[in-house]
Amino acid sequence: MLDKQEKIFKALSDSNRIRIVKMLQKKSLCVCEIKAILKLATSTVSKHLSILREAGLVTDWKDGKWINYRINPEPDALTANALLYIQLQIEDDETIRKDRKSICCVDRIKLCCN
Amino acid sequence: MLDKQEKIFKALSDSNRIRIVKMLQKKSLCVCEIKAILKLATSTVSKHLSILREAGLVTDWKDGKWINYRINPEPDALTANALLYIQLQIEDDETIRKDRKSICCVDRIKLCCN
DNA sequence: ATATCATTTCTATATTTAACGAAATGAATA
DNA sequence: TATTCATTTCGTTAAATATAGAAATGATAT
Repeated sequence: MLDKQEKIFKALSDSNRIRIVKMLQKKSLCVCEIKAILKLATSTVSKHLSILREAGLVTDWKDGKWINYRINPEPDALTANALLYIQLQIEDDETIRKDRKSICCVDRIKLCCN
Repeated sequence: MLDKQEKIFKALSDSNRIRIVKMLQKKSLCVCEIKAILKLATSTVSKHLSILREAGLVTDWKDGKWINYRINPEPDALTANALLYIQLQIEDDETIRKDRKSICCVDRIKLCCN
């Protein structure tokens, strides 16, 4: 239980991962969309997402060519409370606001010319 | 704001520091008492406490020979919510329960024979 | 004033972490 | 079946972190 909580905090102790969670709380996204917003290498974003998945905060599902990431729809109690905390906090942050504008405009079809 | 939240999560992303916060939410403690419970070197405990202090989660005050650490009595909104979260979570964890029994028995005068 | 002693700071070390590019994977499609 | 292409895994590197012991600090008490 303490381990689980530690894992959740570790997952959230990186600003890029906080940004990902805040974005996913607005809209499901694929790796290439997150990559475009965070301006990180694909492999780095993939790694961040796997850390969030391991902590139980997000899940993924296949959508044609893409893998969509979303907030875990069936979190355990500990995880649910962490997600709620994140959802209520840092609402009036500049970076978070910008990210939210960005997710409206991202177009995975244009983005993914790997 | 995002930075501040990241700092708080980083501070809480170590199980020893979670244990310290959970203990301080029950009782103010000095370094040597925390050291005895966590079984870490004095300098390590001091370092953990400075990370928690930097994040705004705890404060300290002088009490004779000792420096007592306590939960920050005047946290900002972000910190207050993090502290509330911690207070409500992991209540039925074995380690946390043991720590709570330990803080009843620690005697700083017996402990501090550096 | 000096000695005592809890705590902090410094130095060092081993582990973990974030990041990237390249190679591997695996599923959809041509 | 072969190709395409988003994503993951691997290998590497640089930076951050947890830990401890030794030295420094600073306040209390003798």
